[in-house]
Amino acid sequence: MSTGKRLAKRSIIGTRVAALGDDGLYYSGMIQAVKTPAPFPENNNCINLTPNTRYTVRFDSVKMKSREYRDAELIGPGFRGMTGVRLKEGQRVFLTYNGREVRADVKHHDYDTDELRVQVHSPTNEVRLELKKKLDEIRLLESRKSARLADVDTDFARLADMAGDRRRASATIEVPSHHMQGSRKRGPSSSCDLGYGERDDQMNECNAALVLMSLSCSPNSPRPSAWGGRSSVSPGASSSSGSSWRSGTPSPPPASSSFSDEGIAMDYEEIHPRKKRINSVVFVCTWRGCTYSTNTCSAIEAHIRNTHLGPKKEGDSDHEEEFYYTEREVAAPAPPPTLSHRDMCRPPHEDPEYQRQLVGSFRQGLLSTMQNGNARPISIPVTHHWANSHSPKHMRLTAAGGSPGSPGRRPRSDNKKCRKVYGMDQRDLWCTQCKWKKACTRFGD
DNA sequence: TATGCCGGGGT
DNA sequence: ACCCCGGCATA
Repeated sequence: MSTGKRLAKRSIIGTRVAALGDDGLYYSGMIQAVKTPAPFPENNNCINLTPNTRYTVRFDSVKMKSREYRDAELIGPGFRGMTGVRLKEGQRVFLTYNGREVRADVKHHDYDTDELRVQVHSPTNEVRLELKKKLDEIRLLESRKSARLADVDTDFARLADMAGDRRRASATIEVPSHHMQGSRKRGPSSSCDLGYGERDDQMNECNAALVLMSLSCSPNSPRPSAWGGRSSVSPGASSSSGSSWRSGTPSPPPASSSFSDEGIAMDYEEIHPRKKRINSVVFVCTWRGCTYSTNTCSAIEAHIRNTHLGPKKEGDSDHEEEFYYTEREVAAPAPPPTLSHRDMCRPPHEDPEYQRQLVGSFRQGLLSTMQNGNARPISIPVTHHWANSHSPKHMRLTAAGGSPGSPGRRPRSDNKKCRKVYGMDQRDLWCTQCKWKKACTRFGD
C-alpha cells in the first residue's frame, strides 16, 4: 500500500531530460547511465551528495552523440527546472496552446523578464503564429501523450492501426482484470490458474508476466510461486489499473501530471523481497509473442522498428518504439558490493526521504531553538518544481535497504513524531499520516 | 505499556 | 483519495 512513508526510490535511468548540445541549444534525450564516483563510506541514507555523479545522456536525435553531464546541467524531472535557463534563438520548445501541446521555436528570450517570443508550429494550420510566453510556461521536453495527440497527421493513421493488429500488441500492456476487479482483497495465490485456462492469449499474457517476473528475480531468490503471498506482489497488483502492475510500462501517463505532493510516491514496497540487489537493465520487447530482449536501448528500438513496426516515415521521430518495450532490472546472483545507492535512487534533492530528513532536522532545530528562546529565521530547503507534465518513461520500483531478518517492517525510529511533539490533545496538528496511524511524514527517521 | 506504523477495509 | 483501525513490533 502506498503510504507517505513508503516512497519510491526509482532509478533515474530512462528519465527523459534535456541537455545542452554543442551548439548551445538544448536537446532531449534520456539518461542512459549513471556514473557515481567512489561512494562515500557508510553513507547509506541515500544522501550521497557527491557533486561528481555523471549522467550519460543518449539524445533522441541520432545526430547527437551521447554525452556525460552533471546533474546541474540537466533539465528534467529530478534535475534542474527551467529557472535560470537561457534559451537561444532557434531552440525547440514545447508549450501548451489551446489545450494541447505544440512545438515552437524560440525567437527571442529576454533574460531579465524571462519572457520569450516563440514561433508556434501549429499542427492544425500552417500559419506560424508568434506568442509571448513566460519561461516557466514552456518546456524543453515534449510530453509523450500530447506529442502523440498533437501529431495529428500521423495520429489518425495510428488510430486506424490501433483498431487492428497493433492494438493487440498494446493489449499486452494492459492487465487482465477479471476476478480482481473492484476488489481490494489480494488475489488468490496464483492469478494464472483461475479462470484463465480457456483463453490462450490471456494465458500467454500470464506466461509473459511470469517471464518478466523471473527476469526481475534473482536466481537465488525463491520463485514467485506464492504470488498471493504477503510480499511477492505489490498490493497495487490487485488494482484494476494495469499500469500500476507493470511499472515499466511505457504507456502515456493518464493525466498530465500524476505526481502528488508526497513526492513522486509510488508503491515500491515489496514488489520483491527486500534483500534483492539489482544491477543491470535489460530491454524486453513487449510485442505479442515476442520474447526478444537485449541490454541496449538502441538495440531494442531497432528490433521493434525493424521487426514489428516497419520502416518509419522520414523525419518522423515519434518514438513509437518506446511503447513496445519495457525496461527490466535484472538481479545479479551475488550482490555487487560496489554499487552505490545513488544508482538506484533519484537525485538527492528530489528524494522525498532526503527531503523529509531535511524537514525533520529543520523542524527539530526549530523546536529546540524555540525552546531555548532564541528563535531565528531559518531558511527552509526548497526543491524546485518541475513544471513539465512529462513523467519519466520508466518508473522503476526498487527494494529499500530494509532491515535484515524482519522483512516488511522497518525498525521504529527514535525520532519525535507528531504524537510526541503535539500530544494527543493537539491531534489536529499532526500530519495526516500520523492521524491515520501511518508512517509519519513530518518528522523523518 | 506506549508508540509507530503496516495492512486492510470502508466510503 | 481520504479516512479509520486492528494488530503487530518495538522502544
